[in-house]
Amino acid sequence: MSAVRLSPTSYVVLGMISLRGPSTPYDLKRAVGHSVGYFWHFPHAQLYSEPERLTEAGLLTCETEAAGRRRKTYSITSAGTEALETWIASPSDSHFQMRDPAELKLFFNEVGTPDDVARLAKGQIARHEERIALYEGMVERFGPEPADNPRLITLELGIEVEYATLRFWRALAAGDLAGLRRRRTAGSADQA
Amino acid sequence: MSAVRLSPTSYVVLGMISLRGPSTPYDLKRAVGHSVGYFWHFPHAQLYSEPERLTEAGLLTCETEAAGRRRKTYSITSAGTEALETWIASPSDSHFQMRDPAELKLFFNEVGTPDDVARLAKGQIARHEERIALYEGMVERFGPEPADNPRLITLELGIEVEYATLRFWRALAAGDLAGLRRRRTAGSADQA
DNA sequence: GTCCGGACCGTCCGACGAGGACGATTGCGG
DNA sequence: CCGCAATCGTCCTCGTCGGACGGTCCGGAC
Repeated sequence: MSAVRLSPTSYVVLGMISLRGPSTPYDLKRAVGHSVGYFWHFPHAQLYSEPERLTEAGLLTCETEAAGRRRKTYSITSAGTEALETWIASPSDSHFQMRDPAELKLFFNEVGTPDDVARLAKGQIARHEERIALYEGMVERFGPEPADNPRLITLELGIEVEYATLRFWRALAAGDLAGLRRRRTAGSADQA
Repeated sequence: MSAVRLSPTSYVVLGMISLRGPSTPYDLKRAVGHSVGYFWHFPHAQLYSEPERLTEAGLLTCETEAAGRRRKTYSITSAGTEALETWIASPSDSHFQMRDPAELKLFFNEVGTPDDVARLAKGQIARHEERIALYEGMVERFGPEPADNPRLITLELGIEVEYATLRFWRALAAGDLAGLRRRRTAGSADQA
């Protein structure tokens, strides 16, 4: 019941249990795997250690099953729900972070050869096309209207970002970054 | 001279020293602060510990200044240059990661109120507009043609992504995600 | 039924990252 | 010559990472 620092990961656990009801770490692992895990990755071991921490903090309760597999089911407490709601309502401390090794390689491209950049771009184009196909597939499976399902809203952000990066790498491969800028300013003119 | 695992951070250090020449950790801190630091953040302490690791691995050499402030200047070795070039040329292990607490909050928005979402969106719009202004300013300062300066290419990616997220939050605030989809498919039609 | 292989599930550990606290150094203004 | 703020470096604690490893369960072969 001591004070602990709650990290974004903590809130993923709290949020998942809040949405799904009582869950075992393995349940969480699967649920995370095909949802929030796409844009906020972390190792599965944390889904075992983090609930423990949260239980100590009084935000979850733990029930151990007697049977063979020592399985623990966690439920959210009212304190946990409150903590989650407070966090959601709080102004964003938002430390937006986009970490892409490919972006780093591009940044240091002076050290390499033009060929390297071309290959990098090609790889990235393929990767992001794949991702887009995956996400679009998910949208279709769950109904095309994003308003239908609040959890799909986040997916729209993912798709939008994937398209942006794809456009960038394509422009880079085509040697036409100026065209990218042009399309950008033209496209956002009706918004600004 | 032992084998160490090289993380992306390691390559940031190697790359920076390779671009700038011999540097002290503090030099790196400043250089990183207004370049690669924008899209790949890490605490300054690592700019002191990481070069040490790399020196042990034989990728850097270290020269300690005798004077008052115990200042260390690191230079890259040929092994270091080689490691860097190999990494740049290697196919991307790319684990693209976009971590945005705001995105998490959005994902769990069912737990909160519609008001929360509206406030979140408003905050994010402001944040990303700020970022865009900052980046556009950098572009203007360094010359508008991205091809001018290879290090500005990466900046273009940052800008493109910022615009994408901005479009998303604006659409969300306007309750018009469908419009976002429409514009997207229309815009990429000429590419696919 | 028992044995075996593969899928399922949980824990551990060693290395690394995060980031704030704190201490030392410098040089500038008084 | 002193004090104070800016500059610079180190440390410490906790969290994260991710892979290795070890149990548990279930279905099929015999």
